[in-house]
Amino acid sequence: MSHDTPPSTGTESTRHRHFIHDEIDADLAAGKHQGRVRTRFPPEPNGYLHLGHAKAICVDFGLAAEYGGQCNLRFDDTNPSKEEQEYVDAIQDDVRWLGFEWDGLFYASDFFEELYGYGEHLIRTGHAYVCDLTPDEVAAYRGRLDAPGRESPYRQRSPAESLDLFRRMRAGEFQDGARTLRAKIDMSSPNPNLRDPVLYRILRAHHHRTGDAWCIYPMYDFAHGQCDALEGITHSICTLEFEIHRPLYEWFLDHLPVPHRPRQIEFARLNVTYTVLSKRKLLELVKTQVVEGWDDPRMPTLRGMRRRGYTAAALRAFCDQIGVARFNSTVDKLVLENAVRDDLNKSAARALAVLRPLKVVIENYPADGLEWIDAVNNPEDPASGTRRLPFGRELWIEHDDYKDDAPKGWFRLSPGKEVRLRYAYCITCKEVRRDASGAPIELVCTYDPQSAHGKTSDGRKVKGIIHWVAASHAIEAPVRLYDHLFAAEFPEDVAEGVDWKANLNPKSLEVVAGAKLEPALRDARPGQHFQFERVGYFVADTRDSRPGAPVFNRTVTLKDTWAKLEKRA
RNA sequence: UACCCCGUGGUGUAAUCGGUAACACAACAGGUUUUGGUCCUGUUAUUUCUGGUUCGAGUCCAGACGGGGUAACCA
Repeated sequence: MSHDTPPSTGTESTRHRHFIHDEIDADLAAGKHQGRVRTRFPPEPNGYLHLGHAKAICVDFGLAAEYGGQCNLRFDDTNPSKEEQEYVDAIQDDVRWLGFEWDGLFYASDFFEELYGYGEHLIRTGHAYVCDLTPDEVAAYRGRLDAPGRESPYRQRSPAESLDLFRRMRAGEFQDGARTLRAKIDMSSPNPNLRDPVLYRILRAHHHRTGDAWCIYPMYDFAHGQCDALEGITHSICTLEFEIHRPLYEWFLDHLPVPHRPRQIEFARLNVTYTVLSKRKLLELVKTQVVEGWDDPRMPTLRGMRRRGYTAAALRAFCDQIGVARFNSTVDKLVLENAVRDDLNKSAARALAVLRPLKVVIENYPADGLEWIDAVNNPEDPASGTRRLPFGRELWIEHDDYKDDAPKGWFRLSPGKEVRLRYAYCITCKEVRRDASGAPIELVCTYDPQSAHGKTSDGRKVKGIIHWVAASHAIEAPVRLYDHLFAAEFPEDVAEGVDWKANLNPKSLEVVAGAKLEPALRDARPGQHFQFERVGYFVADTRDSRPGAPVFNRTVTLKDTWAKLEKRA
């Protein structure tokens, strides 16, 4: 479907300005960067991308597009003990699926040699030293949030000695963790990031790109800003938790012979009700098998949402709607759902599908009768044409469309009441056949032969319209009904000692086995989107569908005014 | 307890050099409709509080209150 792989035009994001535009405008007006804008999206390849990343991607790539600039994809791969090629590949796939193409593809590891050189430079200029303190000692010397730290006894080590030790660290002469390279800044700074932060640690781990070439790796802080400088990034956009790192980011730029001066700007990360957006927690859900994997349709990962039936266009529209600010907020999940509905309403082909079937027999319709009835594929898109639906004496209708006792305002089926079968005739319920427990199992109805094409034989109005499938031609397919992964609006809000997973929604997945679908659905292509009329948006599952045997995932329900009225009563 | 950031309707964001609160979603009321969908119309805020500067403050200043972040050889 075309809306799955739209081009990255950036035009969608131009509708809403935010504070980062102001900052960039000010820089440009001040004559910085020769008027050029270059951003970057810098994921660590240690997990799959989620909705929160989608926001960052839209901001990073969107800003570059709006200013006619460029955006790089850079993998922040400075910790080989956590990072894997599998994630690198998945992240690239996800970014492209979302609809963006990077200008430059980089890895922090591309710059390991330059970064090492920067390390030696700081030593030579007296701004860094090799420290022999153990991790515990480093922590103890750092002090607390409200108390200054103490200087390391190795702080006065001569540049010559530190240089020699740093080279030997690289040569592999010391054990993992035995020494670190530290910046010499200010152990009493109120900002803990400035208390002689570690620049390099000894770590013997196989790196997915550099293999075993290195046994020392730079820390995030020592790598990120310098990579930005080396790539010519003008505006380094990140989330609020890095705000306190900005003084260090700038300190490195001030003390190193970098070729360019980037600027870090932070914005608030995305929070959405009824879900969690943290790689750590998502990983925990996968590991504890609460979900079936990173691409479980209930996961807020890009892969999960894609499999659930969310479109890239919907996600981009969502990111555009939520805005960008520095205030920590939580977006109502309804906004997300509304974004898919809006996109799918325009593009998804309609189909008739009965999830919980109740048999209807039209007693005045010929036993061997069969008609093919025209139905529009999408009223919002005339170009999508029409199809034909088989109609016969025996039909399936939705169990929920019948009630023994019609409540006030109910205009579906009940004894003696008449409804229109969508695209077909009006029927009246004459008799209800029941099982031993009294539950209805079959409705005996009559139809008005003059009621095709919206008319009735005597001009009477029939308000209710229900969907149906001819029993003779119905196909069956498993249909998965997904709901919020968490039952609580704010899943992470738990009392002390309570596991946030206690807020999981036990009914986040219901598999419907006996659904009856119109025959054309047999040929649904994996990944194809549909609107099952009056029910919701569904997608043929890309993993479990087989030729001629689709499996459907519910993306989102349709808005249901009746359900709302019923709930209120 | 220290430092930093933030505080506009139910929710999320707007408001050019301070000029008289806008948009989206939700909710509610109504209209259209062979999907109780879509679409259309209408209703909903003295901008956390208190002072100050000003002809004029959501925008500037001060204080209070509230929320968030930060003490990994993680990113």
